[in-house]
Amino acid sequence: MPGAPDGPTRWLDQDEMRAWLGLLGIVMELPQALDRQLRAEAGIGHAYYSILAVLSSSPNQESRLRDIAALTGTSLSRLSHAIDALQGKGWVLRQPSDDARRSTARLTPAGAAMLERVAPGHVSEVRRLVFDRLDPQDVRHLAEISAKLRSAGDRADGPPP
Amino acid sequence: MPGAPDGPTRWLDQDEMRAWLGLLGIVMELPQALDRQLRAEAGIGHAYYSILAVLSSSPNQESRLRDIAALTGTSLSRLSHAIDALQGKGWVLRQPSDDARRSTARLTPAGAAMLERVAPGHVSEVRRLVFDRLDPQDVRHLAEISAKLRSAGDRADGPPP
DNA sequence: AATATTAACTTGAAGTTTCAAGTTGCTTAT
DNA sequence: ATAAGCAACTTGAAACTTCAAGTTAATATT
Repeated sequence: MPGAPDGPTRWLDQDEMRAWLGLLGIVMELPQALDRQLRAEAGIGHAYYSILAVLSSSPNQESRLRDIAALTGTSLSRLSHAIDALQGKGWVLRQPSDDARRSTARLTPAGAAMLERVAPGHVSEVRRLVFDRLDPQDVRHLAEISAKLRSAGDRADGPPP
Repeated sequence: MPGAPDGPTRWLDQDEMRAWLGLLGIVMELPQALDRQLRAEAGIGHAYYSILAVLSSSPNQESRLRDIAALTGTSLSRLSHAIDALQGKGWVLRQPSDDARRSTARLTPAGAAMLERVAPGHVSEVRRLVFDRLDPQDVRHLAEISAKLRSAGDRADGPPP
């Protein structure tokens, strides 16, 4: 009995429904907006951009795939495909990992250069879409709420109990 | 000069960064969690589910594609492909629109039946992921914030200036 | 009354993500 | 020391989304 709640279904009340539709709106439209801007500037979407951003602030501009996956919230499979694509563009390189089994990804100079080029535009887009519309209180509330929702879904690849 | 901000880049401060990373986390993980549950119960993701949900609460269980697109926040192209798929599953039917050019989509009895079957599980998942973790104040804040962010990105298909 | 424009889609190809099924090289227990 | 088990990926196919380029029918222009 997978999805059946115990008692009779408790539907969303009016306040909850307003919040839910609002949240859904954000969750559908924000990524699209970010993707549009980045794709116009850099030719990649936000998911790929995040990968580069993570690498860029990693110790040696490099990191193990598992770690990137954890930080960006994607599955290893998705990451692996993404690294293929980014490598094709010359922005990332796979490296036969120093430590153990399998590889590490490293940001190339070209990748770092392109990040430097588009980061300012990206930040200003984030301001335009989000922070220009919120006052400091909203920002605090948003941080609190998102902390409470964190780890909402359990991993896509993660271990089954 | 597409993405270049006017002055020197104004990066995110610490509070903004916390809120931004939190928001990104939500925006990446919530859809995945919703998709997983719905795909297990119904064999479709949340985007497709929303289409059926919109139809189900429309006047004649039917609606013009443009209206569905507006309500679900997707492009017409995406919708058109989605309707193909949903029609293939027997949950939706295209109808040569009564009024003007092109079609309307209508929920089939099978579609309505499956919605009734999975809706309770879906709502309880939404509670588990979101509302069980928030108090009434958070819910109000969330509604306020999402209202402020609304219409953040301008349409994907929309008219260029 | 032609013609141009626009709105509402449809279509196909290319790119991205998911899912299931491999590999491969550490660990750990036997 | 050897076999099981596991962790960290890789791979390929199918599903989904985006993008650019059509259609087609209403509407507005001349």
